[in-house]
Amino acid sequence: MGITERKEREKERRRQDIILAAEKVFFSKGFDQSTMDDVADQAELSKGTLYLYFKSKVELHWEITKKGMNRLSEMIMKSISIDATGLDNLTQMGEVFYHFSMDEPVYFNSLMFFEGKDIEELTMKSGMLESWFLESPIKILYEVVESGIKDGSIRGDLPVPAVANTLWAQTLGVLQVIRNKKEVFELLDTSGDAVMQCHYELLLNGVKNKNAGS
Amino acid sequence: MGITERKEREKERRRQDIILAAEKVFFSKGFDQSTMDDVADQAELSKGTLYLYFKSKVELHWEITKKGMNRLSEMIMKSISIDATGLDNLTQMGEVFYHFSMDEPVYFNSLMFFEGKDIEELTMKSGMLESWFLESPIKILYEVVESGIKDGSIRGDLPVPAVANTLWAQTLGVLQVIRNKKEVFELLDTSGDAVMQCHYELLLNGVKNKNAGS
DNA sequence: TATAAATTATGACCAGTAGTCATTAATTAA
DNA sequence: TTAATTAATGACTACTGGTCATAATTTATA
Repeated sequence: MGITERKEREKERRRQDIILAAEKVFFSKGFDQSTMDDVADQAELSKGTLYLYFKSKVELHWEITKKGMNRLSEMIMKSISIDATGLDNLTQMGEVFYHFSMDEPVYFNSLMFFEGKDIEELTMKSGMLESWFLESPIKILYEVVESGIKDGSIRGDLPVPAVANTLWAQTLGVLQVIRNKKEVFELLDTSGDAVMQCHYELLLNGVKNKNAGS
Repeated sequence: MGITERKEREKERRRQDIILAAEKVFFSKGFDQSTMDDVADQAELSKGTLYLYFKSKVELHWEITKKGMNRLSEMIMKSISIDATGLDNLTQMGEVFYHFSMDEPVYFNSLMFFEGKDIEELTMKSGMLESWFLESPIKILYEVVESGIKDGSIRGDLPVPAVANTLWAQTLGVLQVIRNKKEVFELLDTSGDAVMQCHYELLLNGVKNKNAGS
């Protein structure tokens, strides 16, 4: 009796097709400018059908954000090394994140969209809360910070979760400002690159273990 | 011939009345949930009239954000001291900003709304770009950082504008995450307070001049 | 004061869009 | 072959930011 299974597969496949269509649309017009009718056209389905597979436009958006987070996580994993110190890996992560924000602006925008929303609000519209942490690259940060404390390159006097979340939040803030305020930086006698540079200088200087024997 | 002047005054007064009405509505329902009809009702005017005084809903929102920024700037100015070191004043500023985000959530949300938008996009909808820097508390940061470098409490090897914008951006990021991810922090074994604490610890450690004679 | 001109206010209306639901089509079971 | 179940449709609703022809009010002119 493989009919149920086949139907299950077809359903999942259709779901993925819709996500791909949505991605195409969002990438070409941006999330706010894209309508569900656009997505329906692209998917060659009626709008009503979309709502059989997704509760809301936001849930569809969330699916794309998860893909972006996974891609970012992969890029980060590739860039860090088990042999390097935690502090060095932190530097690598920052580098990768910066490039990600530049090279994959739509994924990055998706990510920022959700970081800028109250999780509680969103949870109502789709069951996201549990999956949030699982998808977020922040869990890699936990491990990198922890390993950095172990190998002595990162100061160990602060709790790992607080440090990881702080670094994540600070970096998001900087990338957000760089993205949105490019045009203003000229008036302010600086530039996105300079701010990014400065951010990493302060950050690394802030977390590194000063007593470390090199 | 004081008629023109009187009319001018009345026009400005009406403008202010509308802003106050909008503030009331936004404070009670949040910006996204508030409609221009709500504001019109509250102001006891027709919706069309609102558009004689403001180009768009966003422009009205911007007016309220300016009030919030001014209030924050005042609070900061009160908290810093010409006698204190730049580093100490930085600490004060952070303290005040944190309280502001907690005590005036609607003003804070307004501020975050605009920090999260591309300035260029917004500039089209209302002439905000020039006024942005004038209103933003970031200009106080410039001065505090500069004074800290002069008095030797803050490291002087980085350009002031980059440092000021970095600190601003990092802090915004942290406050934003704390606001939106409160509910998640429990799952992550930390708390908003701990993250805030950690942020300031790292930040101050990052910018302080290590060669300073106490 | 009466009338014309200019200013200010109105609210019905429009356009755009997320989401719904009664109806239809396709698939599976009997 | 027919009934029952499942999937898909698209016309429709509700909502809302913004507009504009019309009306009310105020000021200037004769």
